[in-house]
Parts: sequence; C-alpha cells; structure tokens
Amino acid sequence: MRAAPTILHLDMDAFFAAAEQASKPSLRGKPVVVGGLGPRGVVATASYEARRFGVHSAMPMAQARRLAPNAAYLVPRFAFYRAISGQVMELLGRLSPLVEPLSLDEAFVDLEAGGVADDRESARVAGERLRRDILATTGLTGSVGLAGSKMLAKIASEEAKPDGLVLIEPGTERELLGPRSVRIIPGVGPATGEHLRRAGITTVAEVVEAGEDELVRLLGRAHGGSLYRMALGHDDRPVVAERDAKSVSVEDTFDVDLHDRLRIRLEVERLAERCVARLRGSGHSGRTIVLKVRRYDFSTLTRSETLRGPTDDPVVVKEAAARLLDLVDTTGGVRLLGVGVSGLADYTQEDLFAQAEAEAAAGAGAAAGTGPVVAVAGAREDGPEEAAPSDPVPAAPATATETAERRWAPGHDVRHAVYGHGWVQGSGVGRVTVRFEEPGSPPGRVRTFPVDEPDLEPCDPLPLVPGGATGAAA
DNA sequence: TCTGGGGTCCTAGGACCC
DNA sequence: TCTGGGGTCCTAGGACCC
Repeated sequence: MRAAPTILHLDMDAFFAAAEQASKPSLRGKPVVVGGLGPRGVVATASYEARRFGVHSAMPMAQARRLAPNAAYLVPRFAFYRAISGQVMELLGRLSPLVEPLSLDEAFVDLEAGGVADDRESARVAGERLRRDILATTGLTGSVGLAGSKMLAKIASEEAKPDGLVLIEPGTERELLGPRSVRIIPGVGPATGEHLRRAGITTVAEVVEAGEDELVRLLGRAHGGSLYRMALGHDDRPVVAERDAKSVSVEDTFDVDLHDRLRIRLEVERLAERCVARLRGSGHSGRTIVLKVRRYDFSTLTRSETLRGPTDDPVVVKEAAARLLDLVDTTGGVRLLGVGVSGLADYTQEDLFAQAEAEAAAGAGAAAGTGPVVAVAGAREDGPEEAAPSDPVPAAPATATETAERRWAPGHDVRHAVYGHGWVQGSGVGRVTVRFEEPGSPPGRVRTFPVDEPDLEPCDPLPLVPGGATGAAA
C-alpha cells in the first residue's frame, strides 16, 4: 500500500460490444450482445443499452434473447479486438514500463515506476490524459481507477464505469470499504460469498471484525489470510509486466451431446492437434497432458498424465489424450471435450520445426524431438492446423449452399464492388444481407444478395478513427 | 433453447524420499 | 518391531476471473 495513488487500473467499457458499435454506426445507441450464437452460446459482452434489459456476461444466449429480443446479436471478432487492444496497450506503455495486462481490455499500470506521477494530482492528470488518448486513438471509452494498491485501483475503476475516473485517496480505504459487500473484494465469488454469509459475514467491516483466525478457519490458510488483509486495505502485490504462461488448452462444447465413442475419440485427437499448434505457436513444450470431459449432466472431470519430459509432438499428445479418454466413462453423452498441456518449458521450436520438415521431406516419417523425452512415433500428420472452425463441424457433410453461407459470418466486414464497405447482417436460404456503412459514415442501408454474389467479398475491419490503424485482422 | 473458452491459484491425499 | 515428520511430486477437483 503506497502513500500516493499511483497504481492505475484501466478497464475498457463493454469492450467487445463497444468495438462493434464503433465499427457499425447503425448499432450505436442500440442494445448489442456479443457472444456464441449456437444453441449453447453464452453472452461475452452486452452493451450498456442491452444491460438495461437485464442482459449480462456469462448469461445463456437463449435467456438474453428472451430479455432483449430486438438486440443485435453478434459473434466475437477476436482479431479485431486484439488489434484495438494493441493500440490501448501501446498507450499504456508510454506511461510506464510496468504494464500488467489482465485481458484484452484490462490492465494495471505502475505510474510511479514510469515517472509520470508521484502524488494525487499528477496521477489524476495522467489518468485523464490517458482516457482522452484512448478515445482519440480508438474511438472507445475506458474507465480508470487510481489508488495505492492493485485491489483498490480495480475497485475504483469499477466505481468509475462507464467512461469515468475514480481516485481513492490512501488512508480512506477502511471507511470506504467497510460498509460494502464482501463481494466487491476480488477473489470473493458466489461460493465464498455464500460461505461467509452463512457465517454471518456480509460486509467488509464484518470480515475485519471476524479476525484472521476465524477467516482462516472458514476459508483455509491462503484464501482466508489474503481476504483478511484485503479487507484491511493491505495489498502489496507489485505490478508485474511479464508473466510466464503456465498452461495451454483448447476445448469445444458441442451443439448436441456426443455419444459415439469413435466420434468422441476423433474430436479428442483434433483438440490435441489444435492444442499443440497453439503450444508451438507460443514457443513452448509441456510435460503434463490434461483431458477434460463435461458430461450430459454438466458434471466435469479431468484426467491427466505427466510424461518423463516435455514434448510438443502432436502424436505424443494425441496418444496421451487417447489413453486418458480410455479412463473415462462417456455413457449418457458428452457435451464438452478439452485437451490441455501444462508443466510448460520454453524451448525454441526452430530446430524442431526444421528437423521435422527435413524428415518429412526425406520421407523418414519419424518426428523425433530434441527435448529430453520425445517419443518417436509414426509419421506426423502433415499440414498446419486449419483455421480452427469456431464451432464443431456437424456430422453431416455441408452442402455447397451451406459452405457459401459460412463465408458470411454475421457481423463480419465485407466489400462490394458497387456499394462499398459493409457488414453481414445475416445469411440463410441462399441469401446474404449486408448493411453498407463504415465507422465514419451515417447509418447505412441494407441490401440482400445471393450467397454466391460475385461482387461481394469478405474484408478486414476498417479503422475506428480516421488515420487509425485498427484494420489489422485475421 | 441452461450454463463458452481460456486461463490462474489453492487444497488435499497418496507416493516417495531422507 | 508401536506407528516421526517434513518436503516434493503427481493427480483431481473447485473457485474465481475476464
């Protein structure tokens, strides 16, 4: 807990939804919901207009549609959000070398370490200037919290939402937190909150009254101790710029439960391949393979196996995942499968890639690694990971029309030779509907085309601000 | 038409070792 | 020949966060 409020927490407002509204003039001021559009989708972000209908993050999409039937429903475009996030993080980097991103839309910044603030006034000036710069650069608003610790800065930015700045003066935290619900303390979720409530503790002040021994008794050594310290406003965690990844995983929820054991095995293999592609992409190998299975009744189990040494060989990971699957009873059906790798070691992949290429070219077919233990298995499946479909492919083969329709994902940008830039509002029964507008234009008109319209093609998002560089995508 | 996907951290028991 | 005790690794599960 430092004496000046020089820890900054930035949280972009309704980030995914706001980015879509900035990109699509006709959606501004309207309820927008971004999330999975399949039968089992959930809400990733709801615009503030949609929140007024009661829609919020993690809500099943079906429920959101009942609450806000007239909202615009869009799939997330992560490449687009990543590009905007990069611009924001770049602005944060100008304030300090100590920037700790928590997600695409959130980060801590140590202003003191950056030399841009050492007291209340200079911190406020830096925070307000940051908000202006973010708006000018990205066209989006973010909320800023300033305090003497990470926890309080995060609570402050939450208070500041939307489009605001809140500074918590060091020394005032006890009176500020005391009357509030324990749930405002990061790390206290539904389960802990309920646990504490049953023990008669609902406010932060009551946490303090209960005392450390009682909290440790209720919640365990680590959790109880840290909650007690947080409630007192004690939080000395530093802002840490680079944190090493500890695991890599991929998972898919299927539109309908899987029953066929062969199909389940096939999906596990595909997940293993995708997982390894990501693992290699991040320059890692790993020792522990984890299989995750969510059954028809939502019960979830994991099975893991630790190898003698790290691997990034898709064959090795696939075989381990298959062995783990053999340990799991899947009768009744499976709604989700996942494959992960933990126990990461960073080794440089160039050598391995080069070696694998050479072996493939020579037809040797054995993909031995340079790691401590990498099994020498059968030929590596060739070809890089195909651009992983976001939804599991249905069992039935797609018709030509379905394939054409898949090109036109709702919300994605397109360009028409005659009508210019627009975005897909919907597609089906052989047609695609496009609204022609772009970030700087007034709300645009809608036109409908056959899905095989020759003058229409997918394209990258345009910058949200004139002269901006948001366009990078895919 | 109930409940995504990608992570982190903690706990607890058993194995194993000294 | 009366059950020590601590440390580390592995596995499984759970809470939490965005």
